Amino acid sequence: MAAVSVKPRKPRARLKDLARLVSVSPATISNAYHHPERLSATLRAKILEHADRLGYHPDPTARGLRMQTTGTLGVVYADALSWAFIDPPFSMFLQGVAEVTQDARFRLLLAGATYTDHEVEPVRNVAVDGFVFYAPMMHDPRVAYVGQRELPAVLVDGEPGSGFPLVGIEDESGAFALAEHLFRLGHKKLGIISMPLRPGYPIGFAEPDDAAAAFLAVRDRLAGYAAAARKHGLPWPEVATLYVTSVNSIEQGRQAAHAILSGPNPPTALVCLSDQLALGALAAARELRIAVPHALSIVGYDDIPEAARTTPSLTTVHQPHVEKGRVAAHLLLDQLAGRKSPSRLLPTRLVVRDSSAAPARAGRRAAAGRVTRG
Amino acid sequence: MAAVSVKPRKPRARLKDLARLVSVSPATISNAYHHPERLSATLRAKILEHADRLGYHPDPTARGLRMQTTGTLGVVYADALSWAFIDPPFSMFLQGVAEVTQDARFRLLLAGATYTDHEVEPVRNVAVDGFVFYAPMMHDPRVAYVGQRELPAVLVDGEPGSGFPLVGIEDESGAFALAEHLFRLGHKKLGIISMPLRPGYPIGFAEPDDAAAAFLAVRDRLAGYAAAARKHGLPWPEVATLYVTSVNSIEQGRQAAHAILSGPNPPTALVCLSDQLALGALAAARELRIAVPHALSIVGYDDIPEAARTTPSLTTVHQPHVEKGRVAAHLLLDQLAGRKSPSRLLPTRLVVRDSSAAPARAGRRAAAGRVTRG
DNA sequence: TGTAGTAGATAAATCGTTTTACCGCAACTA
DNA sequence: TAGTTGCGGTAAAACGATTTATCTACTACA
Repeated sequence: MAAVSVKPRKPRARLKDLARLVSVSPATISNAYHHPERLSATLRAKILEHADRLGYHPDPTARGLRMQTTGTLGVVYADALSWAFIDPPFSMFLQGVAEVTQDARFRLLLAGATYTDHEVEPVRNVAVDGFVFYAPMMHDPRVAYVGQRELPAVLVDGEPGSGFPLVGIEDESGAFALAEHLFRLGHKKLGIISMPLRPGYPIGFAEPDDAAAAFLAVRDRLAGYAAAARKHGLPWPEVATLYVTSVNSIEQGRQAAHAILSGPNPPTALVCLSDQLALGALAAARELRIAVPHALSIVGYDDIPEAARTTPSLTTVHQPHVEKGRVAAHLLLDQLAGRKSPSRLLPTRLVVRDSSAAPARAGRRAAAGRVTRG
Repeated sequence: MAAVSVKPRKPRARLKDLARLVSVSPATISNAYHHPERLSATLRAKILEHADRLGYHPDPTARGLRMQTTGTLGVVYADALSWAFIDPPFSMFLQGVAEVTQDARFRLLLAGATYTDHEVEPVRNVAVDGFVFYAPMMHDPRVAYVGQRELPAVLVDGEPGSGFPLVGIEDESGAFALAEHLFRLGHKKLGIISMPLRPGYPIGFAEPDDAAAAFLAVRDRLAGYAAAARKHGLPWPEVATLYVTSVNSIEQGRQAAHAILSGPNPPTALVCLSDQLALGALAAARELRIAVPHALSIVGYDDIPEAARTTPSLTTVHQPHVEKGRVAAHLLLDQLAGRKSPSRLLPTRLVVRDSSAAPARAGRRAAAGRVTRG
């Protein structure tokens, strides 16, 4: 229910009014729009002409009630909607969803989370034919609610167990490959910059324990880094310093990098759980006049387009964001059509660019001095 | 109507079923949800408990029909929706809209254009309480349709005359300031890279005639550049070479820049109608090993965040994208509440950064050689 | 005891369509 | 001429909620 009171609209022409005007039954009006073959061409023309004069257009809500379909798909973002549009991976995901839904003539309804509020609010009383949940947390009450309403849904980067099909990526192996790349270069101390482990998680340093994460992507990535450390015989809690941000933004990445780099015994590499955070870390390094990658390696995750354009370009893990959106939309449309399609797991791929290198030998970092940018 | 056939859903619990189960009337069930004070606490608890057991949840469409409101606002993008999410200014605009709508408890429905199809399709049969049109073209049939349905609406960067309030920016004066900046630096020949003047406009060189543009932003910007040329006594058609792209993307900007720079008598400055196009032009210059800004100035429009981060940073015109979204949402909510608010015009501001400089003297350009990035 | 007042619950109308039967009528077949 | 099509059109029943007006007990007070 909207908080702003809605003014009653002045009465508009209704199907009944048009029927009276043309002296036919309501059924005939409806047929003129949806079953042209059921009435003579002349009568149909007459009806449409009068409709135009009257400014009549069928009411979508009434139609939706009668037809039991809205032609709209809901996409539920894991955080407040106002953050969604500065989250490049989500934008690319939406692009994929939009490609498919516009071909299928479905509209898109966007809902965000309001964790401070009653939790199911974003998905309650919303007229859609199905939902796509983007990065829902574990045991998300909104997923449960949609399950009760018996609407079809798809979970993207969510956990199994809800009964809904999943679209995921090989997050853990991607993270593993990335961390292994760093360990092979000789890094022994990593600063990890992560988005929140759970909604409302406090900003600041935390234990690098993947089990604490309620978001699958965060958990898998942390687990992948830790697994790589284990493989190289490095004790994870000593190797890693974890700093948790409140939102996936460049600014938050910048602040986190400052916090980590200004601490005692700073790491030789910053591992960011997203490219956005990594862009912020790059900015911080520039401000601190730390040369990347020579004095400090910075790696991201997601391979957003800007990762290839920035200077230095970002070493990161590629994932097929747009394709993920396409697949999610297809899985949902399949359910609407009565076909139950299986979950899909999409591949990730390590992309080595210019922001990672072997660590400087001890003592050299202070001397490195000059900044990267020309 | 959706192109994919929708499978009839299995019958779910309805309000009537719940009423029968608890042995009360439908009215009482409704009151339990929306007017708790109208029934005893014990009965209400009993009802909610049974509802939970039954998995009952009120149907949003039926509620919408009876209440004559959907709690949803539609945002109409000027192009296909799949382009919308790689359009940074639109994302920022949506961010502003989302901020306001989530506070007011409204949901957001996104619709795109399909110019190849029946034109009003995106706004027909869609259940919303009002529309925001983002950059509608002149005489947009979808705006007219919404006018006929007598739904409230707001036009962003659109033309007056529809009867709907407008949200605009001082586009022409912003463009004027930008072009004047270049003329003062001594540039006498500009390459203009523009998004389409009209939907479906062919890619390639065209006359730099602002009157040909069906999109207000394009027209105003072209007019602003031309006005600055006039002020400096320069004959506009000779000063400017216009290249029109098909969509506002980096790749299109890159191709356009290649086309212009590889022609005879290339300009000393590229004026791009958006930062996205300018980022593409920067990439093209890098590929052609033309130093920016020493051998070639490149300027954009919009001041997207990346414009400040790229190397060299972009000279551009700032506009308050997020605020634009907030204002548009407020104007629409005002109409829903029965208040008619006046149109708003937001300011623009020239931002001079590192991508513009005085043109190289004749002959020097070929010798300039080295690329900007370190 | 009679009357007024109140809390709790309900019957029925309504929101604006679409669809399922069914009906009348003209034209065609046998 | 009787029977059969087929066309063009309609009456009435959904779809699933909310609201208005009304009705019934029951309490309180004089």
